[in-house]
Order: sequence, then C-alpha cells, then structure tokens
Amino acid sequence: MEDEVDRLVAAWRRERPDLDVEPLEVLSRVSRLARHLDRARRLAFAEHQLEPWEFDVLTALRRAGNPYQLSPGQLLTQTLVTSGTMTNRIDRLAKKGLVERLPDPSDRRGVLVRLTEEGRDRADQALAGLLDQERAILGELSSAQRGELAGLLRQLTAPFDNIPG
Amino acid sequence: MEDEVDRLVAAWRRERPDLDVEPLEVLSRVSRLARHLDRARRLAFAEHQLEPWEFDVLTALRRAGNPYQLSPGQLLTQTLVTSGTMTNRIDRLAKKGLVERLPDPSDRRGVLVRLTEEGRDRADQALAGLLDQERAILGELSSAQRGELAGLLRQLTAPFDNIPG
DNA sequence: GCCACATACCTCGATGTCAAGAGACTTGAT
DNA sequence: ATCAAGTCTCTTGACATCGAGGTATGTGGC
Repeated sequence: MEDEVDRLVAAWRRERPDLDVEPLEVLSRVSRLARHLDRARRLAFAEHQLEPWEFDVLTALRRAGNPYQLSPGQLLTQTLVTSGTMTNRIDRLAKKGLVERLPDPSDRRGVLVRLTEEGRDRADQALAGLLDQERAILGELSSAQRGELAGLLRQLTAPFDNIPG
Repeated sequence: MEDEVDRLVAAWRRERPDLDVEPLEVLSRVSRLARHLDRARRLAFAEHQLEPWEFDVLTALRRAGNPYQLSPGQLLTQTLVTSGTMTNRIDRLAKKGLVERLPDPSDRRGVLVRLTEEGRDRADQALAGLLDQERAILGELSSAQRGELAGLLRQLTAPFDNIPG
C-alpha cells in the first residue's frame, strides 16, 4: 500500500534527481505518523474532557506514585515546556480541581503540585482510552513486527535520550 | 541501550500493573523521536536562515515543479494548516522576497503563489542540509534496517493517508 | 554574620496558530 | 438573465506558548 511519503519521495526524485532522498523514507514517515497520532490522541482524550497538555501533566504526577506530587521544576523537565507555560497549566488544572498547590515543607521558595483524587481517576481513565486507541492503530502489525519496530526506534531515540540534547 | 521510553514504560508497569502498556513501546517512541527531529530540523534550517514553516511552504512549491506555483488552497492541503495561518505565512514569505502572489488567470477570486528565484535556491540548499542531518541520525542503522523500518512505518501511515483522516 | 550568587516560581509582552466568518467571485439550475 | 449555493481567500478575536526578566528564598565562601 502506498502512502503520502511514497508520493513525496517520488516528487523529489523527479525534481532533484541529483539528490539522495532516501533518509526521507524513514524520517518523514516518523514525523507524519507523529502528527496523525497527535490528532488521534486529541480525540481519545476529548472523550474524557481532557486536553493533551492536561494528560501530560496529570500522568507525570500519576507515574510519580503515591503521594502523586512533584515540584513545578520536575514537571518542567518531564514535559519539556518552559516555566511560564507550566505556571499557566498548573493554574488551570488547579481551577478544575485536578491538582492542588502545596507549600514545599523543606524549601520555602518551593511549591509542590499534588494530584487530587479526581485528577488521579481522570488520568487513569484517559490512559486506558489512549491505550485502546493505540492498540487499534497497531492492529496492522503482528506482535513480532511490533517488537522489531520498537527495537529499531529505540536505536534512533537512545542517542537523543542519553547524550543530552 | 536504554531510552526514556523504557523508563516510562517501567514506571507505568509499576503504577498500573493491571494495564497492558505495550503499545507505548512503539508509539511513544514515534512521538518522542518526532520531537527530537523537529529540534534537529530547526537547527539545520537555521544555517540557511529559514524557519521550519518556511521550509514547508517553499518545498511544497519546489516539488510542484516548473513554474513552481500553487494556489493557497493547494498549500493548505499539503501543509495541514488552516487558511488564516497560510495567509499569514504567504505574507511573510512575500515580504522576504521568497514568494510572490499572482492573480489566477483562470479564476478571478483566486491567487497563485509562486516561488521566486531566491526562494527556489534557498529551498534547494535547505533540503540538502536537512538530508545531511537526517543521514547522520540514521547512521545508527544499516541499510537493510532502514528499509525494514521504512516498510513497517508505511504499514502504520498508509491507513491515515488513504482512508482520509 | 555578611554578601554575592544560585535557585524556584511567577509575571508580562510578543508571537503563531486556530476557528469562525466575511467578502468576492463562479457555477449551475431555472 | 437571474439567483441560490458553493468555492476560495483573507480578516478577526481568542488562546496557548515562549523568552526575558522580577521577586523571594536558599547556599557557600570569607
């Protein structure tokens, strides 16, 4: 089955026959697939009245384990947004009652963000919905193929994740 | 070699041992890799004084072939942005002298966007730079592995690209 | 103890995107 | 010919993000 990247690569081969555009076969597909996944995620979360950014923050706290709390700084490094953005996000999540701000007992400059009970439930439900959606997308592949794909992708991501970039 | 997704999956297995989080092994890596690629692209384009969105528009016109012109509507479908965004982008590219607006001779409502000579050169240079960068990222993989990866990814993207979404 | 420097979070202004809709023109039916 | 409906581009207002800088607090050398 042909996809958009096949057409993209064919167009470049016609217009720039002098160039080797083979890298696009892999990396353009990664970018485009990620874009499709963003849309799918947005749809899955909408069923739970959550925006993608809300899911990101809530699940970071959820993964931290009991008592489900992190500093804004820790949330920054996990979600890769700037501090202004995180302040804004925490404000809105607090207004919706999904997280609460607590003073950090060990550092009076600091704040801790803690998941409320409702926040934890919403995060858990949204994660289950996301996994259902993702399983449907991966339905195309056999279990062996998924393993192979995960392994190949890990080879590409590991350098970024380990040699800090 | 371990990556961030290995850590993410391990955290979920600890916190939610009841859930099958295996889909994340593939799809979280796709999303994260796409994010890294965006950063790398931004760096590669900066050497040619281009923003990623500028590259997207210029190369869509470049791939159209001589005389390197498309309607704003055609650009919308290729770049997946809304019309307000595209109007804004064309304005800024025109101000920089990389594209020009022409009246559509066959439809007096319409406009055609045409690449200037400088626009074409900049697009060609930026593409070459991007491909160099991408080859470096793919250096991890053998030629056979790249082919395998491209094939597996095509299976995932084809449904999105063919059953319109 | 004091002071310079680092850290943590927040505020503010600028920017880019989206969604909705207005305006201009074309098309097709009558 | 005329008119309604459709198409295409641009405008507008709302909003989330970023980057730079501000305020308050902690830390370590002297």
